[in-house]
Parts: sequence; structure tokens; C-alpha cells
Amino acid sequence: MTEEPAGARRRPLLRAGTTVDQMVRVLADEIVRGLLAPGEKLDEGGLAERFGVSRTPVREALRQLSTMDLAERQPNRRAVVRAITGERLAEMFDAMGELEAACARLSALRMTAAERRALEDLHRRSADPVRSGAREAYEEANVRFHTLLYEGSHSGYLRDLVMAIRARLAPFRRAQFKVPGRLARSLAEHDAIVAAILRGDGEGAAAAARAHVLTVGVASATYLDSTRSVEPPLEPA
Amino acid sequence: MTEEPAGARRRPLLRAGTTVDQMVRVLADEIVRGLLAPGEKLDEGGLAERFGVSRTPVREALRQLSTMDLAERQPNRRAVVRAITGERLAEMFDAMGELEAACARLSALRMTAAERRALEDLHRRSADPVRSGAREAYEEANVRFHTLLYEGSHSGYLRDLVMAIRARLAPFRRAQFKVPGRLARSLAEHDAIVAAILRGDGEGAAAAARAHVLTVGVASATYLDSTRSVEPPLEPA
DNA sequence: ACTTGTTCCATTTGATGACAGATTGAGCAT
DNA sequence: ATGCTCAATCTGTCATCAAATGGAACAAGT
Repeated sequence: MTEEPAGARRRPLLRAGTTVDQMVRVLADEIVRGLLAPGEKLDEGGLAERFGVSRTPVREALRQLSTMDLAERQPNRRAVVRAITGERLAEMFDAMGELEAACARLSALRMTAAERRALEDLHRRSADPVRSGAREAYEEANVRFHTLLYEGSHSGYLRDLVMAIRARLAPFRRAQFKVPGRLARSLAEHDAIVAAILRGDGEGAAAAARAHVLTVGVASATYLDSTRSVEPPLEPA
Repeated sequence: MTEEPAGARRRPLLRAGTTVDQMVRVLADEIVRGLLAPGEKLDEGGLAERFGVSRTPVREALRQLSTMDLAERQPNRRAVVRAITGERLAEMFDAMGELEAACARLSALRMTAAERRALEDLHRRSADPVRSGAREAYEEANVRFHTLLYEGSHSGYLRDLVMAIRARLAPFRRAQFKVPGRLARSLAEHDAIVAAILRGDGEGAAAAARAHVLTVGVASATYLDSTRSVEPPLEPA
């Protein structure tokens, strides 16, 4: 620690973790966003060259990805991006619905007054993007809304669990907003959840949240049927 | 495949996966069962020597363990067995309760007639071990009972999720059965769950299952308070 | 002729030992 | 007792070797 001229050159750009962690972040993001298609081969040598490292850290990254269920490995066979079957996708939405419902239920029971106010405020402000049809803005508000629900459960474990699944389903969820009129309906569903939470009705909040996610799941299934593929919709960086 | 004299010498004892997978299984088991105490250092060189391999596969195993939340790693610092704080344990029981409730709810809605019969049969047979005080036998029936619930949800994803948490909590859950009279109460709680499922009452089943897990969680918390430690109870191999 | 089965080799994975950088704890001076 | 120095130890990464895979080329059978 002799010199630190201002730019801190020791950290080579976005050094938030180790080399392997960085690779995992990048690859996980690309898989979740569909830039790496399901079934795509993850060649150790190729990835090593791409990231400018040797194969050792690449292997560690691949093992982590496979533990996270984003990649699949078999002994002596090359790793591939995990393909999501339609059935599995449905199961994931099932689980997502139940976990969202759990968070909503616990939020209704456990949220502090401040947390309830914040939720209500955010929900009220979300009406503007819907009126003006600002999809981007609403999507952002939507993410914040659900995050507040997870935090409201006052269970970090539950929050981490549901956010992991959410990240995995994000591309599929996002597609639904392109359906005409979906924004308004989404807002109405949020309204039911907020109302139940504010009156402390745990079961009501759970049912509303479950229905909300179910709707999203059905929309995704429809989308998939129409495209005859389980690949998540591509999108630009 | 030229010769196979009967003993199949090619597989060197329990070869169910790769070297790393085997190490992960062994270490995960030891951590979950408390043979490796929380906070215990996991030295790469030491483990390499113990398993008779080089450090590279050990590192992969450690990375997988840390992804599974069984170990903790920081850059350039040695890996340690993940310590479960009391708060985190409570959160895990929370999540477990919600997931069990979800499985029970879905079971009530989705179980086939055969599955309902199997659940009822098992539950009825579980009364014997309780009467005779056969703790071991009841514990086994208990595991099977819950597994049937998970399968009944008809969601493999949900099942995997809840079974992973269950494995992590197993040592804590098991301790509760040593409390006098707990077997009978556990059976009674199961009874409420079964009754709700058989009459197709999803919400009732969910509530009963949640209460059941909550009871277990409270019992564990009490146990922890009494021992002033968050280490899972040790038990012989 | 077209499929089916076999043999080989280029490619890829699994694992090892070695080297540079970071950490930790013992020893010493204050 | 407190803080500093430095060496032993451990982690992160690499280059390299043995074993396994999976196609291509080729032979044989229907």
C-alpha cells in the first residue's frame, strides 16, 4: 500500500470478487438472459481463451454453474447450458407462486408501518407508467415492488431463495409485458396484493400473490407454445 | 467389455460419480451431521492428503460446497464450515414451513387416488411405533410421510427445493423426537394434515403443515437455547 | 445402395506438480 | 502490553500429462 494515485490501478476493472466469481457472474448472466442458448456447449478450453485464463479457474466456474442448476455436467462429457423443459418451467412457476405467496403472507403479518407505507407509495406511483404506457419504467417499478414483498417477509433466507428463482425466470416474465393490456392487469393484481397486506390479511395476500404469478406463468406458457421452443426470448445488452 | 468376472473390478468401491462428486458427498454429509463443526477450517492441502488426491479437485469440491451454502469462502482466505446463526436457523424453519405448506396444499389439490391411499395407509401404520415407543421406526415413517407430501405436489422442482432444506435441517429436526411425548403429538399433527388432504382442503392442509413445521422449529430453538450453541447435535455413524 | 458395426485418431476432460502472491502468526523491538 | 518485521504456510493460477470421448473413415451385411 505505498501509492494510490486516485484511480487505484490495482483493481483491474470491476473487481468485485475473484476471477472465478467474475466468470460465474458473466456466464450466469448470459445464460439467464438467453445469450447462451440452452444446450449450448461450454468448452473449457474455449472459455479459458475467451476470459484469458487457464482451464483451472474455468473448471471451478463450471462446477459452480452446474451447482446453481444453470449448466449440466456429466463425467468426461462437456458441460452444456441447462435446457429448461416446458414441464420444468411450469414447475418453476409453481414454486415461484408458492414462494411469492409465502412472502406476501408473511409481509401481511410482519411488515412494519414504514414498510407498508413504502409499499403503498411505490404501488401508487406505479400507476403513472401504466397510464403513459412506459413499459421500461413499469418493469423497473415492478421489480422494486416484488423486492419489497420479499424483504417484508423478514426472512433473508426466503428472500434469497425466491430471488434466485426469480432471476432464472426473469426472461420469461419479461416477455409477458409485451402483451397488450398486460401492464394494467398487472397493476390491478398488485392492487389486490397491497390491499390484503395493508389490512393484515395474510391468506388473502397469499392468494392474490399466487394468482398474480400464476397469470405470469400462463402467459409465458402461451408464449412458449406459440414459438414452439423453450428458449428464453433474446434481448439486446 | 471383454471380461466381467462377477466383481466388476473397474469400479473402485461405490463409484457413483467423479472424484469430486464423491468428496462433496462425503464432506456435505459430515457437515450436515455435525461431524465437521461450524467454523472448522477446511484446509485444501489437508483435505487433498486425506482423500489422496491433489489440491485441484479439492478446490472444486470446496467451491461446490460453498455454492450449496455448506461452506464459506473468502478470497485468499481458507474455507470454513458454514456456521448457522440462531437467526438464520429460524429463517430456514420459516422457509421450510412455507414450502411444506405449499406441498401440502398442492397435494390436497393434485394427489391421485392412489397417492391419497398410500398416504393414509402409511399414516395409519405410523401409529404402531408411537404406541410401542419405537423412535427409530417412527422417524423412518416420518421421513417417508413427508416425502409423500413432496411427491404429491407433483412438482419435482418444489420437491428438490424442500428436500435440500430438509437435509440441512435434519440434525435439528431429529433432536426434537427425544422430547417426551413428542412422537404422539407429531402423529396428531400428521393426522390433521392427512385429514385436510383427504377432504381436498388445500388451505387447511397448508395451515396444518405449517403449524407442524413451526412446532418442530420452536422445539429446536428451545433445544438451542438450552445448549447455548448452534451446533447440530452430534450423533454416531 | 443404404444401413450397421468397427477401428482409429484428434479433441477434450480429469488430475498433477510447480510457481507467484497473499495471509497469518511468531519473534523482536519499543 | 503494543506494534512492526519477516518467514512459514496457504491460496490462486498455470503448464503439462494420462485417460476418456466422439466422430470420421472404412469394412461388412442385408
